[in-house]
Amino acid sequence: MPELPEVETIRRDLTKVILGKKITNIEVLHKAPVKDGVKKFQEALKDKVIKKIDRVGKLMMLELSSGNFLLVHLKMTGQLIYQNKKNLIAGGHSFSSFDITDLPNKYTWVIWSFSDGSKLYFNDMRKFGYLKIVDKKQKEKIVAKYGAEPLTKIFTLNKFLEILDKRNAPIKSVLLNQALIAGIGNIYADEVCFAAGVFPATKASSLDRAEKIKLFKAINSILKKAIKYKGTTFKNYLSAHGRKGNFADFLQVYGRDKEKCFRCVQGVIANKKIGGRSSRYCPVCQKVVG
DNA sequence: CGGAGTGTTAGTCG
DNA sequence: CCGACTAACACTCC
Repeated sequence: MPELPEVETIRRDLTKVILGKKITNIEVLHKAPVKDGVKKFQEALKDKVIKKIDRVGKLMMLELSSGNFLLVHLKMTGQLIYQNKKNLIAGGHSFSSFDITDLPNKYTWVIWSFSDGSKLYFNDMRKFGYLKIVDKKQKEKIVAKYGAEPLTKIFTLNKFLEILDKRNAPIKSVLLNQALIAGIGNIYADEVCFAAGVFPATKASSLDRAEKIKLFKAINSILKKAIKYKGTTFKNYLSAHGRKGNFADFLQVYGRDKEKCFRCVQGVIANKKIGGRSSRYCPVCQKVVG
């Protein structure tokens, strides 16, 4: 579910509330997402203080006082939700699957307790997400596999042009390729192509310079705006405070299948598989090349 | 009611 | 190296 703006929102939220806190207890309700073996995982976290929270692409990295890192990948449906003591809800029955006022729920797999009584819940309906403890070297190796991080000084226009160079895959697939550009997922890839007026199946290498510049600008402006609005909640993304993101109000193509294009007011938003992923675009104003 | 589709990505195969 | 395709899982939608 969460892409760069959503993970960044969670990172910022969590930084405000758990930095400097000591983990006193680690409850593993389901071992599937825990990649280290439950006992090892708990030992690595017990009595450690959260020193810093970083992010690369859609991966969150919590630095521990031991010098190790807790990696958290939310994949499609993962959630990290923080609850402090005064808001703690006494256990009871579950309402809907995503009712965060009643944690833990049936998709809560791990609960961390902090010394001040607050708790952090890892929920993941589809169990694709993972939690992994790594040392600094292993962390750096994983970070090195990621491509350029948008909204940082690494991600310059020249870098972007270089990434697109000689790529015969559809531009959308390039945008989604985490080893080339970190953090863009299906929603933002479609939104970026729309904003740039580029048909998402166009081969990256066959785009002209003006289109590439438009794409570069769209990546920066859309991700920045999405972070400002705390991400997009389409189904089950929630911030660390259990709140929805508001960028859904600004989506131009995602979730607008068969609706009229906001820009040309002629086209009807189409949905076609491109690079194996459902892709929304306006067949009228997203230029088809070649 | 059954099958297709879902915001991710690691792994396989050609 | 590159790109296409699939599985992992549980739920919703048509």
